[in-house]
Amino acid sequence: MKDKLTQRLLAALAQAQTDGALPQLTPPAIVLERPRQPEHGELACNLALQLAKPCRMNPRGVAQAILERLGDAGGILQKAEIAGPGFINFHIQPGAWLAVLPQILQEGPDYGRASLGAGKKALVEFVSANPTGPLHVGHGRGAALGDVLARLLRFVGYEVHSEYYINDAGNQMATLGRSLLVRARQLGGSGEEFPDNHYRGEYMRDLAAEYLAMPSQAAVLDMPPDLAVPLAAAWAGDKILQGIKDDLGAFAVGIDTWFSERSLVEKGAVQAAFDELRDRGLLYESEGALWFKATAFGDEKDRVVKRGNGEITYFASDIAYHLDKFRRGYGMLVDVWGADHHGYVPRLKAAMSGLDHPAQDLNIVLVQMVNLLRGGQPVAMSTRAGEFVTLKEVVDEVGSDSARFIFLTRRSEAPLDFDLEVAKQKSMDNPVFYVQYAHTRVKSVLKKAGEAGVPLPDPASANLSPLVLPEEIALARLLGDYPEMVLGAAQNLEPHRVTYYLHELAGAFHSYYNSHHILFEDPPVTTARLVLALAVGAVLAGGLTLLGVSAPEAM
RNA sequence: GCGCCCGUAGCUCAGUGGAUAGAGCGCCGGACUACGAAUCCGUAGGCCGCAAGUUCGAAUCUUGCCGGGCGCACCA
Repeated sequence: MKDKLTQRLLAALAQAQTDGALPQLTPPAIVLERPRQPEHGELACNLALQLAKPCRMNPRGVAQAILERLGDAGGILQKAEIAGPGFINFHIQPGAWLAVLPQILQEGPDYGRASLGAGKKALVEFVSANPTGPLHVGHGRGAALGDVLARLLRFVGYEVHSEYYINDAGNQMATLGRSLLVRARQLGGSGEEFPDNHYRGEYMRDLAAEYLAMPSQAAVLDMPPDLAVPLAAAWAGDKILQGIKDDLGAFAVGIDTWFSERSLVEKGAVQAAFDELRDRGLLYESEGALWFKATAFGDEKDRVVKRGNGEITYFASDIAYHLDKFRRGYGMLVDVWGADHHGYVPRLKAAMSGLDHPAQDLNIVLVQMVNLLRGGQPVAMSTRAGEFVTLKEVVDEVGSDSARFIFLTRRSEAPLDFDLEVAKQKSMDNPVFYVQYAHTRVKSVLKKAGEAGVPLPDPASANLSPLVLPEEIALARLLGDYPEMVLGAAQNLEPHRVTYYLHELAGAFHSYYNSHHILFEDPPVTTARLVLALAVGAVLAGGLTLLGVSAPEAM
């Protein structure tokens, strides 16, 4: 609808210029908005306000010149009027909104698909937690966000892959190995203290017990630390990573590539990145360390890439890693990070800029913490003691659908309250059930229609003119908004727009359903309303699919 | 001290420079003898943290304050 009207407006504007009623100017982007006040029509345009100044005319005069040449815009306009300071308000023929219904039913799951990405390759990296312990709820939020971002970008035309970066090269792996060995020796009765700053979670005891149970591995305990620690670390890391893969799988999160930091180091990628930076004069030595000139690209201080003791920093391998992503042909990178890493953003962008990859090609989405509640009361979690609620526990308790949807009900930068009791409820309090219930209602109507022998309409030829109620036109308008909403969510990397939209659509349908009957009306009315209900069901299903949430037939 | 994020109804939060700022929860009061009441309808509730500025127009952009969170490593 907006597209149609935009075309007509541009044509009318051009005509006005040819006629000499308006000066020759390149027109601004046409912005059509939904006014809040019904008396202001269904769409409004500020074109005349924008043109008034460059044309040196008063806005209402500009509007008049355009309107005179717009006519009824090919039959879609009921009336158009100039209002306020110079808004043009459009009253659309109610029936014109209904044209989207057969389109939705014809396109089905593809309704809303776009070609914004034009096949450009995009890589979405998320979670990327160290394989030193199971994923917790915070990781779950990042996982839901990253997974849906990947789905959204794919839907609007990018070639998308998802990736998990495994931090398996740093000294935290050695810490993991030592943690396992100490726990194993304790089980053997060594009576030693558990060292500070090691992984003291309960899962380490379980791992240690499993480790000891394997005779071939138990021999490692007698080896000197230099040999034992890497072996123990590798074993524990693999074990924990497998658990992470299982947990993400149960959470309907698909990861295309598991990318090992160690592999990057081993193939010399970090050295290669150093060489490139050095060639550009962006590295220098000072105080025994090697520094990157981050200040040359907007960071507030220069950053160490190789320490005085010869070890590379995490930052160094991250430069190599992101360079590798670009080298693999991805023109758009999306990283999902915990918000506590936000101070790290400028330096990575600086490094990429220094290597000729514009900062805007590296999109970093920051995700805030999750406050876990049960019945309104905070659930105690202590990372220090290694006691946290895992993603698996949450998914097991409330289900993947509920957890995913609720994780996406807030902007990622805003902290999220996640109440386990609410997430389990089957009521209005729980937005995912509210939306899924709307979908099952559509399915239920169809089932009933089948039982009652009511024929299903052919969307292509059905007569929709019986749809005259304001609620019906409003539903059609809302359905027509879906493609634009999806595009906006993808462009701005904001999946929460989808959850909000679905909640609104579900609400509009629930309300309609409660006050009007779809079946058992005059046959032409029933036919038309079935088309509307089918379209609502299709869009609800499409939106839920984008979120990786099921659209059940019955609940 | 410096930087980033946030400040919108009692609570949790939407709101890509537009007209009289929205939703859910909570409170109170209503609606099933036809498609699922896991729903719906109604009432009440606001100096959009404060103050300047930008312009036809600001919750939105700029600056300065106030308040909260998080960062400020040769950790990851």
